[in-house]
Amino acid sequence: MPMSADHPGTDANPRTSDGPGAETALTKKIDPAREPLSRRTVLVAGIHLIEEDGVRQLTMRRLGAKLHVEAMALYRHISGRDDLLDGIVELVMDDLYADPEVHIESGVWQDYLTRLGHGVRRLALTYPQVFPILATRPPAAPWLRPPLRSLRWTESFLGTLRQAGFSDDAAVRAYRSFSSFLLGFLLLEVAALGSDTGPVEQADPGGPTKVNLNDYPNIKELEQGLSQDLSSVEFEESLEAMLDRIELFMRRDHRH
Amino acid sequence: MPMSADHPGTDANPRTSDGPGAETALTKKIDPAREPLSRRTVLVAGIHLIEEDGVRQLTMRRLGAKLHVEAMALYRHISGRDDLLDGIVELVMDDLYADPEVHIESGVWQDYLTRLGHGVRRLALTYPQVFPILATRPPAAPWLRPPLRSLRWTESFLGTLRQAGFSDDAAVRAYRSFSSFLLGFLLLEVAALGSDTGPVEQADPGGPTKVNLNDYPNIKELEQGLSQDLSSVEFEESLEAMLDRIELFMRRDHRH
DNA sequence: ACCTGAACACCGTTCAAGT
DNA sequence: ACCTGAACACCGTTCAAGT
Repeated sequence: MPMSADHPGTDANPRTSDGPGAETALTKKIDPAREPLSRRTVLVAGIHLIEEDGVRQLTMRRLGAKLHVEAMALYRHISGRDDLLDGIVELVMDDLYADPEVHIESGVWQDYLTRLGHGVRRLALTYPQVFPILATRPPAAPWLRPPLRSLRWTESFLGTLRQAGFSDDAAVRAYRSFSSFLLGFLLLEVAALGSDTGPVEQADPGGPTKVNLNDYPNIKELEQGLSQDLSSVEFEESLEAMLDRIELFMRRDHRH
Repeated sequence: MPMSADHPGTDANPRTSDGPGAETALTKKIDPAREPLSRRTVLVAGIHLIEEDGVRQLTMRRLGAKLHVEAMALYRHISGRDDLLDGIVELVMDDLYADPEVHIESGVWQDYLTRLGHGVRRLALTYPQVFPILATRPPAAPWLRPPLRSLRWTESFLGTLRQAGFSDDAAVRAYRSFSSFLLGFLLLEVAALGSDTGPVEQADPGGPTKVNLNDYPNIKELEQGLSQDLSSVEFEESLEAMLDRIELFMRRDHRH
C-alpha cells in the first residue's frame, strides 16, 4: 500500500537534516529541521494515531503533539476535526483506488467484484480502527453507500457492470447488495478483532469480567463455535453466494 | 412499543402533581414536584435526545438540563457517559425482546427469523440515530454480534434453530449470516434516511453543495435509480434469499 | 436520600501576535 | 508564510457541601 511509505510522527526522535533537504537546514535556525506540514502529512499521522490509540484519542491537541506542533497549526491544513476525519476517509479510499491488485479493468465482472471485495477486506484488516469511521460517517451524497463511498469507486463499479451487460436497474441493485454485504461482514469482522486488542482499560485485575453463562445453555454449549474465527473462509463463501445472486437478477432483468 | 409509553422530559412544562403522586406533593416543598430520577428515566431521556439532536449532542450537561437537573445528578444512576450509551443499547434490545410481534415461539424457524428480521428493522427505523450506536459499540462478549447483541437474543436464536433441527455448526453459521445481513442492510438504510434529515448545518444557503457529476457519466445517468428508495421490497427479497442460503447449509450439514 | 457548587483536566476553535 | 499564546465556550467527572 502506497500510504505506508511515509509515516511522519511515527519515529519519536526529531529527524536531523537528511535527504534532499540540505538547503533548508541552512535557511532555518538550529531548531527542528522538519519539513513544513502538508494536509497529507496531517491525515497520515491521524490514521496512525487512530490505529494506535483509537478514534476517541484523536484530538487536535494530541495530533499536534505527535507532529511536534501546537494544535492550532493544524488548522492551516484542515478546517476542523470533521474535515480531518473526512480527509482520512477520502485518503484511505484513494489508496484503495490506487491499489494495483484491485483496480484492473477486466472484462469479467465476477473477477472485478471479487478483487474489489478482497481489496476492501484487506483495507479493513489493515486499518481496523479506521474502517468503522469509513462505514458510519455520512457520505457526500445520499446515494453513495459505504464502504464504497467515493464518486470514483461508484463510477468505476457501475461502469464495469454496465459494460458487462448489466441493465441500469441491475447495476444499481448490484451496487446496493455489494455495499451492504461488505459493510455488514467486515464491520463484524473488525469488531471481533478489536475485542481482542480492544480498549485496554482492564478495570479490575483478576479476570476480564467473564460473562456468566449459566442461564444460557445454548450459548454455553456453542461458545467454542461462536468464538472460532472462520472469517476468511466465510468471506469467500458469502462473497461467491452474493455474486451468484447478482447474476440471477442480472439475467432475469435481461430476459425482460 | 412499550418504551414510548412514558417520555419523561419530552414535555417542556414542569408537571403539576397528577396521577397517584398526590402525597408527594405534600411531603415536598412547592418546588418542582417531579418524581425522583431512575436509571430508566435517564436512559429514555437519552434516547429521545439522541433522536432529536444526534449522538454528538448527547452530553451529560444537556441531558441533565432536559431532566431539569444538574449534570452531576445523573451520576447517581449511570456511572458515566459510556455506561449511559451501553444502557441505552441494552434498553432498546430488551424492548425488542418484549415485542409481542417478534417474540413468538414458533416451530417454523423461517417464521422466527422473518419476524425477528422485521422486528430489528422496525427498531432501526424507529430509532435511526440510535441504531448505529447499537451497531458499532463493542459488545459485552466478543462472540455477541450486533445487532443481536444481547445474551438473551443470542440464546433465543440459537435455541430456536437447534430445536428446528440445525446442527451446532449450522446454527452458529446462521447466527453469523443473519447478523451481518441485518447490520449491513439496516445501517445503510438508516444512513440514507439520515441524509435527508441529517445534521442541519447548511453551510451556505443557495443549494445543498450539489456534487458535480460531469466527470462521472455512469453515476449521472443512474442517479435517479441510485436515489430511489426500494428498501422495503429489497429487504424482503434479501431476507428471503438469506433464509434460502441458511437452509442450504443447514441441509448439507444434516446429510453429513 | 438526593441533588448542587465549585473545581479540575481536557476538549475544539478563534484570532491577534510572534518569527 | 507558517506557527504560537492566550482566550473562550464547552466537555466529563470528582467530591465536599447543601437540603
